[in-house]
Amino acid sequence: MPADLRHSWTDIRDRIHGAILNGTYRPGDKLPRDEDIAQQMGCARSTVQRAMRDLSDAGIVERKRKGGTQVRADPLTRATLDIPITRREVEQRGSVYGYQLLHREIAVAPLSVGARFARRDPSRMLHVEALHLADQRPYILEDRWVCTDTVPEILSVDLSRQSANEWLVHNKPYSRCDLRFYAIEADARIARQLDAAPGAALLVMERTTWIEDAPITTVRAVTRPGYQLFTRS
Amino acid sequence: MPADLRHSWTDIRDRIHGAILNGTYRPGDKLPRDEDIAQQMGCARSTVQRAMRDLSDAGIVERKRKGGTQVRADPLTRATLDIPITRREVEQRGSVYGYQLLHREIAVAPLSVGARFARRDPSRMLHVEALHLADQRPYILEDRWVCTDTVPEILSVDLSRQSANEWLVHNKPYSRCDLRFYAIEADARIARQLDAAPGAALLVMERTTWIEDAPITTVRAVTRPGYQLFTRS
DNA sequence: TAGTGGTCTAGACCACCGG
DNA sequence: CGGTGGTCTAGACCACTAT
Repeated sequence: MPADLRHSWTDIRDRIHGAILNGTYRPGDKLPRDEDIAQQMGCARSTVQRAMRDLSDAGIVERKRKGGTQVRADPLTRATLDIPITRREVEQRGSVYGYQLLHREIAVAPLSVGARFARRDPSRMLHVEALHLADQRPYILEDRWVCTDTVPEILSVDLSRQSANEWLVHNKPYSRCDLRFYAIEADARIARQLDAAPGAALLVMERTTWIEDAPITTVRAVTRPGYQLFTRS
Repeated sequence: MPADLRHSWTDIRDRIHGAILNGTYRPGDKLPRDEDIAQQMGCARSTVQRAMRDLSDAGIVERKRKGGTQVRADPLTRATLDIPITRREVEQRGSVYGYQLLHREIAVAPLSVGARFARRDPSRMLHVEALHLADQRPYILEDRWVCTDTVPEILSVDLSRQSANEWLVHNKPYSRCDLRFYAIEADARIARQLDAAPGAALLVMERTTWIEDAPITTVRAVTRPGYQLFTRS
């Protein structure tokens, strides 16, 4: 057994990662099989396996049965985003959270909304517009459609007191979620509601959720000017 | 042993997740200890452990030694972003990739750039501006600063043929990466270079990387109008 | 088909932390 | 201090796939 006696999977991982960082193994290179690494490092194969899974999850190496392990030939940046419910996000900034229901109706969803659910047939849904506030100032403007077939209970919730965001997250967990981000120019209406200059560039988060193939809701959240999205550190 | 004979960790995970989805356990609720779940489901404790780690990584449950496992009281959306190098992103869209070096100089980095590295002392760095093209049309405009103390080799690379993006990713892997996203309005210069309307809303990706506390590079990538960022499905 | 990573087990011990 | 999750091991078997 080598002199180096550190056997924890994080140590193994760091040693392998180190060998990649210092150029011992370069993008596309093949690494030894787990068994050999285990023997060389003096640990069990399952410990190497644990380390390798971490590197694989991080997108640093690629593993294939029979094919072995290789350093990703096309390196990529993989990052994790945590998006809390808006109330909590505001409170964690140290601000006072506020909420305002702007509009509520039952309506036939436009095709653009149906498309987010990958559905062609338009259907009646609950349409809600609401404003989230931080320290009395507009923070996020949300435009939401809720599928009343999947979530009929939403119809009896008083959305003037509690945001649909909050009610759903505590009462209707989802099993799948699509996210997309892009930028828009504030039109006159959005500018007024977000207290922004007309034409201001705003970051938009679009989120659509399902439970087992059944659509739950889709939201377009327009953020206030200057809003930034960070990755989890 | 119970009649249900499915023992794989994904099955165990799905059964636990299912119990959360159907409301058996609600946000904040405590789950049984691993040992009990293992016995109830007829598998080894380490299999439950594997399933729980997955749910924990996904942000669905929280686990603490002695404290046990509970459904996250404040549910959040956790998503993973994969950001490939730009050439590959363009090619995967089925477009032809092009690249153009706009500007290259050695200069003292402005304070705003130093701040991204959490450094107060300004220093001389390599400053590069470049344009990535898809099918001959502007795709991403990048404004990059490379730390020549950490990566002196960059000075001898011909950046008119190969983007710094590409060279770095294949030659200088990083150990830490910060990402942020926001929207800006195109000023006259950006509008011209990206072939966008002045004032157009553009999504910006800012990325800063280190290797073991040593700064490597920081980039501000301004995307063309209409660019969208998706989560990994 | 053979070689590699992936899973599962049973058991031991460790590390953290709530009571 | 005791209870819980986290790790590590050795070994067996499985599943995918390159050759």
